[in-house]
Amino acid sequence: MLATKTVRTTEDLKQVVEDYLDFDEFAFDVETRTNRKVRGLALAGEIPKGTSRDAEQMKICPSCQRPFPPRHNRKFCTDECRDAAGKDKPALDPMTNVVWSISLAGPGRSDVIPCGHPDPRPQLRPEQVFDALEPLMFSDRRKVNQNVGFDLLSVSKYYDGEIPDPPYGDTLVAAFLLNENLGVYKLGALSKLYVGYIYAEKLGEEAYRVEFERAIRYSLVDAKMAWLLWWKLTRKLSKRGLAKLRALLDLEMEVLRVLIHMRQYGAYVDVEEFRRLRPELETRRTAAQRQAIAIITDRWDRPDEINLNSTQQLGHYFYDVLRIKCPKFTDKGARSTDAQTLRYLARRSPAAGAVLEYKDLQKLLSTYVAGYIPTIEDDNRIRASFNQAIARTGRLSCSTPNLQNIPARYKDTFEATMVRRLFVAPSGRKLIVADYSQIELRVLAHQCRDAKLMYAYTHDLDLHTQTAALIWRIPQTEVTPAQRSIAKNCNFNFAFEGGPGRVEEMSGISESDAEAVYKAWHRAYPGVKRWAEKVKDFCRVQGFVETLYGRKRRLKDVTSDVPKLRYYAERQAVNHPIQGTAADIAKLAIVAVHEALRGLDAHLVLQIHDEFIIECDERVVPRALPLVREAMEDIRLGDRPVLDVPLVANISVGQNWAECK
DNA sequence: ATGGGTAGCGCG
DNA sequence: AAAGCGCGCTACCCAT
Repeated sequence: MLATKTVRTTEDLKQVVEDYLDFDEFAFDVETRTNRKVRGLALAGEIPKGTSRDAEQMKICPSCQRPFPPRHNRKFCTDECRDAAGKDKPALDPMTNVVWSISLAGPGRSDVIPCGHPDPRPQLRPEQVFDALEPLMFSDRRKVNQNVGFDLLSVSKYYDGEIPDPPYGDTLVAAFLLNENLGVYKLGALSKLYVGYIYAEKLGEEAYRVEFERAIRYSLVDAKMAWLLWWKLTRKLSKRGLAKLRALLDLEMEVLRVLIHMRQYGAYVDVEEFRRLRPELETRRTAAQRQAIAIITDRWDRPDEINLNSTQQLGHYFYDVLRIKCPKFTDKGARSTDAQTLRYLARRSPAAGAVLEYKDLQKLLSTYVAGYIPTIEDDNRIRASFNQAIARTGRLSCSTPNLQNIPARYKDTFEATMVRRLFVAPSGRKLIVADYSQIELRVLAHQCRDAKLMYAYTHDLDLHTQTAALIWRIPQTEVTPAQRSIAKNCNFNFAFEGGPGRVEEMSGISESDAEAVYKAWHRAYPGVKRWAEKVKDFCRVQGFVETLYGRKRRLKDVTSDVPKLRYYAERQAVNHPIQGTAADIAKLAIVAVHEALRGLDAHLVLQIHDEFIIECDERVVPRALPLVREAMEDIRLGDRPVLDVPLVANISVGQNWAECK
């Protein structure tokens, strides 16, 4: 049984700190309550005050402060405003929350320090507590918890923004490395699985509102569980044969440091421009909407006008009303109304083209412009959450908001990079954008050791041109841009178990041509298919595949009797060593870049898989550039470069994200 | 009202 | 036999 104690005096607290300094590692958990103000959503430069006699008939939208006619009993002027208001509910944000209890756990003991629970009995103040804990927090002892980044950021507010010193230990990340297929990685689930402890209750934020004894018991249990879990998980990872996974955990904990820094720093945006863009896009969206509805209404057979966001209603219109034969079905058997289908339908009905235009604008507006505005903090920065334990290949994921899927490509209907243009460097500063050149194909070349694939990279050739030359058996100098483009699609599809169908669709070539280039591609690079089959065989025997750094992916379905499941698992098996190794390299790189920039006014703000975005003082740029390149290109495994082909980084500098390319 | 499932689509 | 994989978000739709 662990000795537990409730700390109420500075003397006791001093003793606790002294005791825990004896440990190499300890768990700590904070309980917090929210303290975030609702962000202002008002549009820049617009005065909500009514100026005419109509004013009193107008309602003011509580979200954007624009006046609007009070029709349909609506509270907000637009759907975007309604959603923005919903999104703006204060949540548990580690940058602004308030700590009301902190608990510690180490070998054989655990302690809880209440410091702001609304109970009348005497408690220490948070400032006293964190003052006393400083030697412990800023020591070389490992700080452990489930999702420890949250606690580190919560605590940093009490140390002028300084994050407690590494090393860190995250039970979530450790559990994910050990088994990436659990699905649920909450502390309760992990405790049950690895410690055999079943939580009596899960309070979460509610803990603040329950009675004192119950609240601090809850606070204590979390730290205790995190400690026991960390002990159990690291013991498992210390077993023979798991040295690589253990090393990956160390890497992940280094990555965590960088992610916390990125979160704390935030990505700066031009908020004025965001606010200006929104009504502009709304106008264009509404115009496109009206145009599409005008066409459709002629023959529309339902009382309400069509909702263009409803796949069901669109399907009804094109396939029942217009009686067009449906060319494509969804996985669940519904008649498809996706962009590809609409492009086909556009040949038979002008409505389809109008719907396409509407959908483009609606997507841009709802997800990236109106969707982002309520996430912009008062200092014009967006602080997204980068997660280490989501993607089973080891990639980072990004949420609230997701900054890893911002439009980058030009489309026919409008200029798609407009959102990237809003990610700017403040005045006197620059953005450095550094991305790996074809990292996944380079990893593939290394892994499959196909002679011609490796040749292209070791001799610094243009791979797509070489591929075109090999497919059509012509000299590289005679390759046309059209051929190169098809070859490029081939490289990005066939390399990962893609079939001819995708290249047919992407390149707009005939089925027989696609079949021909498919065969020619695999004739040109025979090592790829050979390697893929080898990987599948390995997975069938071992039940898993792994990256060069040992990140495992268990795929039980490779031996399934259901063909659909089996083929899917096989493609995952082939994909994992490529995407996963690239992800491992990117994680080594993000740590290396962060280290290289230490001491400079240059800070990582975003990672988009193979791309790093750094905000820095413009005077620092010349010093930072070579450091970033060196950090990214010199990635090693043991005492050798990780790949037998070079890693190449493209680096550019600009005032906004879009202009860096 | 809230939650899960589905469709669709943005990125690397 | 059929053929990328990895994510997160918005919106709809139907259930409770």
